[in-house]
Amino acid sequence: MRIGELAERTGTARRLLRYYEEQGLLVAGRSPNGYRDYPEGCVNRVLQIRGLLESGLPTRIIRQILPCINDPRAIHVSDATPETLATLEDERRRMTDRIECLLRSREAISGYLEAVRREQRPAAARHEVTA
Amino acid sequence: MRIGELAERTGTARRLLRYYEEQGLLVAGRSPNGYRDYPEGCVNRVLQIRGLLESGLPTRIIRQILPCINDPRAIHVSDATPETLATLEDERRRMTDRIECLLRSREAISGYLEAVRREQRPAAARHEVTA
DNA sequence: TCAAACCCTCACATCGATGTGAATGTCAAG
DNA sequence: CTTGACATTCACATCGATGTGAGGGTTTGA
Repeated sequence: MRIGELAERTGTARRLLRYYEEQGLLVAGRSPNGYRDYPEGCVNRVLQIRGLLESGLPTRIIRQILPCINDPRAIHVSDATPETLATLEDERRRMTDRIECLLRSREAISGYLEAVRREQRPAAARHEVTA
Repeated sequence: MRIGELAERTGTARRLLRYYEEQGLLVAGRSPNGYRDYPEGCVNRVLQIRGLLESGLPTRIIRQILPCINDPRAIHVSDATPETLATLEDERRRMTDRIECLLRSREAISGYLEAVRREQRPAAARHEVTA
C-alpha cells in the first residue's frame, strides 16, 4: 500500500512515516515511480512504534526492540552482541518501572473518580452547579 | 530541605526541579533568604513526576493527575469540573493503552532474551519449555 | 488537456523537556 | 575578609518528535 493509506489506517501523519523510516524503524519498498510501497504488516508495526513512542521510548531504543517483536523467527545469536543484550535487559527494566508507575497512577485516578462519583450521587437533586 | 538535597535524593537536575515548580507540579516554600524549602514528601512527589514524564505524559496532564495521587484526602466535588473528570477518564484510558503496549513489548523482549540464551547454551537446554 | 489528488525531497519552524552559563546573593569555614 | 559551595533569576542552546510548506513529479478522471 502507499503512504496515504498507511497514514490513514494508522492515524499517523505521512511526515512521521517517512521520519520513522529515516530512523530505521520502518522499511518501505519502492514502486517503479518512486512511491513508497508498504506491506500489510506495516500497519501493526506502525501501531507498535507509536505505542512505544507514546510510552516514552526514543526511536533509538525502539529500533533495538522492534526486531525482537516483529521477527520472532529471525532470532540468531549472531545479531546479538552482548552489548545489545545488556541494552535490552536494561530497557526491559525501565519498561517495568514505567508499567508500575502507570499502574499506580491509574489506580489513583480510578480511586479519585470513584470517590467523586460517590459524592455526586447521594443528593440526587443537587445539580445547582455554577460552572 | 533545599534544592540541592532534593536533587541528589531524586537524581534530578536542579534546573528541572525549578522547571517542575514553574509548571505547577511542585510547590516549594521559601526560607527567609529566598532559598526554596521543600517538605519531605517532595521526594516521592518528584519521583512520581519523573516516572510519569518517562512514561510519556506531558506536564500539563501530570498537573491534573497529581492531585488525585498526592492528596487522597483532599477530594471534593467542588474542584472537579465535569471537564476535568472527562480529561481524567480519557487519560486513564491512554494509560491503559500504554500499559498494554509496554506489557506486550516487555514480553517480546523476554521471549527474545530467553531464545538467545537457549541458543547460547545448546548442550544444557535441549528440551526446555518453549515460552 | 486539465485539475485534483496523490506522491517525492528538502528545509525550516515549533514545542516540550532539558542543558548550560552568566550575573548575583548567602552562608559556613579557614 | 575571603573563598567555596550553595542558592537565586534569566536567557539562550540543544535535542527529539512533529508541523508545515515550497517546488516538483505521477496518476486518475472529467
